[in-house]
Amino acid sequence: MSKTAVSFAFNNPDRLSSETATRIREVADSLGYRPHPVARLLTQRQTMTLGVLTPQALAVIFSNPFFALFSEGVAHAAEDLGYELHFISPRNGSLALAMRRATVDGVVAIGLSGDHPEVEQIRGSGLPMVLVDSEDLPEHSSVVVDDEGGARAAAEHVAGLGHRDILVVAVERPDASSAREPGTPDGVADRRLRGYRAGLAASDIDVGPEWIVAGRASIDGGESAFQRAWAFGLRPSAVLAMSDAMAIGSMRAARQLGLRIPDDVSIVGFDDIDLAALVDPALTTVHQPIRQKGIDAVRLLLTEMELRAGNQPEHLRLETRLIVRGSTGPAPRERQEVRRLE
Amino acid sequence: MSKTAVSFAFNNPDRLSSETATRIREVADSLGYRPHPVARLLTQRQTMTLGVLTPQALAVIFSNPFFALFSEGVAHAAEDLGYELHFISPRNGSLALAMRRATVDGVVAIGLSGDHPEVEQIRGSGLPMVLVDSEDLPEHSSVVVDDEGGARAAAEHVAGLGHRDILVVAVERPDASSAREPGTPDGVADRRLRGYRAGLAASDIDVGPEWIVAGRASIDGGESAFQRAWAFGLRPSAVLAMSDAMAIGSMRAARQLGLRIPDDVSIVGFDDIDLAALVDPALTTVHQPIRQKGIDAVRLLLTEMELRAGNQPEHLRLETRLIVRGSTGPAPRERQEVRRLE
DNA sequence: AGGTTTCGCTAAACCGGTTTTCTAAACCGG
DNA sequence: CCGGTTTAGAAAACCGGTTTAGCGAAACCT
Repeated sequence: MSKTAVSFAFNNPDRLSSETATRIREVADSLGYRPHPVARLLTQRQTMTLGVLTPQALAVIFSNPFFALFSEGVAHAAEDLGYELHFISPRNGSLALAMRRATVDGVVAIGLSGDHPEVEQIRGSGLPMVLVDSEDLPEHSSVVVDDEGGARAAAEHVAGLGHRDILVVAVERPDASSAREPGTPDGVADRRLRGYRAGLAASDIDVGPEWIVAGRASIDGGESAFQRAWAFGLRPSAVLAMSDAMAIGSMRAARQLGLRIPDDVSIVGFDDIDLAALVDPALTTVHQPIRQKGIDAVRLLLTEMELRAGNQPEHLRLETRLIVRGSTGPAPRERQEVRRLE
Repeated sequence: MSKTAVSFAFNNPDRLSSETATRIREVADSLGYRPHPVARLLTQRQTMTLGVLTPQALAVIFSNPFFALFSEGVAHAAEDLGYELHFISPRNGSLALAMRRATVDGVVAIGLSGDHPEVEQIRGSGLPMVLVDSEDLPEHSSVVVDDEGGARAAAEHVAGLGHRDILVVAVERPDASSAREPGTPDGVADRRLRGYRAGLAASDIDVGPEWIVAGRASIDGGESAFQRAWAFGLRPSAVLAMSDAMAIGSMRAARQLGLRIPDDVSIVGFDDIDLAALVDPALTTVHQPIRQKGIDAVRLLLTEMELRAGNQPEHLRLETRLIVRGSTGPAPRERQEVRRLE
């Protein structure tokens, strides 16, 4: 049998007598033969695989509930369309290298900011790409959420409750040189900080630099951030945390110091991951449609892949909203008194 | 320039004058050219990618903290060794088809039981493969945990606290025909149930079939399972749940019925995901080294890939252990009285 | 100066399939 | 019985690289 016949038997059985086709497949089965998947990709010119580009190592990604939820959205949309998923993380520290090697038809890049050291190389790869949580590459479509608006709502909420001494727990910028460090993409922290500032400024509250502490975007990171602030002598009555994990860590730290929540300290998170509603007291937080971001990103990516030439990139901005739960309450009375006397 | 020269410029610059090599790369850059990743795979005969075979859809996988933690382990080990990750889930409902098409060097199969309808085809694919949570394909290496022992310890714990009316909240078998259904792999539920039975039998407690309720392995699944049992008229003083998520769901359902935990109802989970320590009261549960399973699976897979011929498969069994936290306590007094009177 | 290395690059084979083109035999109606 | 059409399968081109073998020119050696 010629290899043509074998190929037909697998992909185009109509071009063979049904008898020969079955015979070929039987022989193939008994020999344990399968068409080499890579070779067929070469001619088919598409892999039916989408890449998820993450600036951090996969081991970090998967331990982050935020990414899990985002991936769920991406997976949902991709699977519906028959695409598989391939995760692209820095290879030997280089994202651009990993991307060059990636056998995918398109890429969803999460948190790829314009000041990433390799952004130019990534840009030049020619692969269809959609950015999530960044709009820094305007030639590519993007999906962002209203970080600033959400943060402002959070800040206005605590200001409205009478809080004046407000600690901002920020996610630290992942050090670009050590890709293994966790953290939230760069621009996000900036936008949220701007939102906090705007929301507090409306009540004439200014956030001094010592009232901003940063840490890894994890429960432990939030815990130690709060502890550092306390040790520094700060006595916040409210905490604005840039991630739910950090908010929960701050809650834990506050409890260990004997503070009650929300009686002594109010705490607001960001993201609204599943966990936020499960802790006690349930966390007041800014909801963002994480899963939906993944779905929309894939949708935009497929548009970009289809109309390869001269298509207008689309820039999507999804809403955030404050969800008030049990972790925030009025500022303690005596503190308001103290302030008044000062 | 010949394409040979271009190839050398990228992979083997020493064979070109350094001047030509840089020139070629510059031109390539300016033209936005990158070597076709698929074509190079074809000659290199390895993809440097490992597959993670999951019997359920990816959208389901990523919403499951258990899988997230397992993937974290796999990713950690794979990345250290320079491998990337490709998730293989049923394609058009067929796992075997997805696997035939997968461009990977080896596969970690999670929860692939011997009675999976396509197991024979998967078996015949010839790809190096390691099984996790199943030992049904003895020719492949495997990693399992002592489910039965852990379940027995959990059962002995509640029996020792004086509980007699014990509800088992089981993970339902995912329907093989509809791969989109969530749930825990088949064999696992059986093993855990055996363990529960053994542990309770030691205290002469028999679990009747009406005391076993099944549901999806999620918080919602656990919640509705407990509600169903209650509506059926069962009044358990303790719950043995086969997953932490279901345990937490049962906690929620019990609370809504006005029951206190652990005063009125004790609850035990399984897995010891992060969340288990964070809920209030903290969940008593059976710890299993989920992350380690992923790491070990990759390690075994690489051995299997290296010594392709005539190697002995290795079968690893990791320990489980009961972690007693706040969700379990002594059986309510009055109920013990009632029993004594009967 | 003549022969041997080394250097810098290219031609050709190969990876393992798919797809297009082609050929030989079977089939068909008149 | 004959020319034209189907049909079954094979041959060849192609996908886009890598790798081996080869070749001419320059450099090296005695």
